[in-house]
Amino acid sequence: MAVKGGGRGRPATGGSGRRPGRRAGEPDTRGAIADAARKHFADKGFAGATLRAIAAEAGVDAALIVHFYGSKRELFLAVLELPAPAVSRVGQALDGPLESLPERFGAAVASVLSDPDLSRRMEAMLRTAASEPDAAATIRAALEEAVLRPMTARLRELPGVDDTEAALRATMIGSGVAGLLFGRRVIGIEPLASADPERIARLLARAVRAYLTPPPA
Amino acid sequence: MAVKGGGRGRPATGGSGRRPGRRAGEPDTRGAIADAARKHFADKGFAGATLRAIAAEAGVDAALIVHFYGSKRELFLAVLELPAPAVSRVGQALDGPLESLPERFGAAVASVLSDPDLSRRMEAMLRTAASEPDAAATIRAALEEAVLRPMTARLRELPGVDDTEAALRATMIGSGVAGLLFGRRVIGIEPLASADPERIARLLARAVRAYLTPPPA
DNA sequence: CGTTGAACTCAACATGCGTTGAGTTATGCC
DNA sequence: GGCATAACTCAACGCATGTTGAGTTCAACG
Repeated sequence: MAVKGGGRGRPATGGSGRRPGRRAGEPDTRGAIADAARKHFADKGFAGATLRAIAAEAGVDAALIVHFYGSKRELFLAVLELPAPAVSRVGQALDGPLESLPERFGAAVASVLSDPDLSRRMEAMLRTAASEPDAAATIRAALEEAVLRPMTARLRELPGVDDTEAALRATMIGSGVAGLLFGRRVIGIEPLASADPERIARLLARAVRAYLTPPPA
Repeated sequence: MAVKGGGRGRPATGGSGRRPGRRAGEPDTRGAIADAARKHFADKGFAGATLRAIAAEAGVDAALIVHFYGSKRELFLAVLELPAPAVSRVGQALDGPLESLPERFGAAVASVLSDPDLSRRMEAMLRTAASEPDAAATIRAALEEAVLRPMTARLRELPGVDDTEAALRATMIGSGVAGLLFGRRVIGIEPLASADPERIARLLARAVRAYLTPPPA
């Protein structure tokens, strides 16, 4: 029989820990908590997710999460971020000759869609943003800095396109990508949901090209 | 002092009721509950909304909601629907000559964006869909029937565009509109959030036109 | 006027929540 | 070995939630 009171049931696996109290050999607990938290917040929203469920999935007690993060809200904020690789990949596609920008942009988006982890986390942010203004603000800031601002700059190169027109076009393109993710992963609309990313990329490039044309006189 | 027990504090305003127990003159209570419910579910998700808060906003007791709808979940399902005028307006824009379809489509979307009530309810559905699969399914079904199917049919008229290509393009356009709403109302990204709907319509028409071109050989 | 039935409120319930505080186990350092 | 420290669990708290049942008011109908 287990004695009354604390401790963990699992025997320590030995090996060399790095900090006092830190168990060794096991995948790090904080990371497991963060992963579980992202998943639950995305699936059910901030209010719908429970510390107990997150803790269970991470294989710990709910009190440990509070011990680490302070509160449910602080856990939420700590876990809240757009996956940097996705954002930078798309942002970098803006560099290079303007005439092939649509294809590079489409390819970058396709590469995110093809990456299960990246697209899962982008989906999580979209879902979370829908019910949590903090998440919406995070997306807004990251997108503005890494994608929309440079894209606006590139669109300014077009004749007859002023600042506001360029910025509006950039947000149209950006929201189109958001809609793509939303339709594919949240609504799950066919054939978009199971279409080959390369094929989506080709179509997306067409739409982007439409925004690269100077306005009619 | 109020006597112990039920009844309503507000004196009946007279007038002619239609059913027993039905108060007269006042805006109908069920509608007020439904409105409040839609708002709260959209703002905070299913789990985040509370019957008490909805009831307070509708000016009734939480128990009355259960009396009317049976349970929180049934209230949610009862209140869940895409605003028909928005969907049909966009769907009808598909009729007419193919060459001016992009402009009609853009104008229809703009008219929804310009209508505060319609766009508020579309936004509510998007937000709700993000955390509730039932809402996502509702959107999917309504969109498929009223917009995507007819749009696929129109795209089939293009030379070299088969069924699957037409359906994929249709969902790309549809998800673009969803992204537009999401970016404008949920993320609140500027200048998209405060741009003139007419101007958005003109840009959207360009993108739609890009999907009306036959694929390159 | 008396009965009926629906609209509606109130108080209470059980449940599950986030959070707390005390206690246990393991590690690194002296 | 002993001390400090961090990871971690357990039991319990107060609180808000969805739901229930009993009770009240009021319009309509005979």
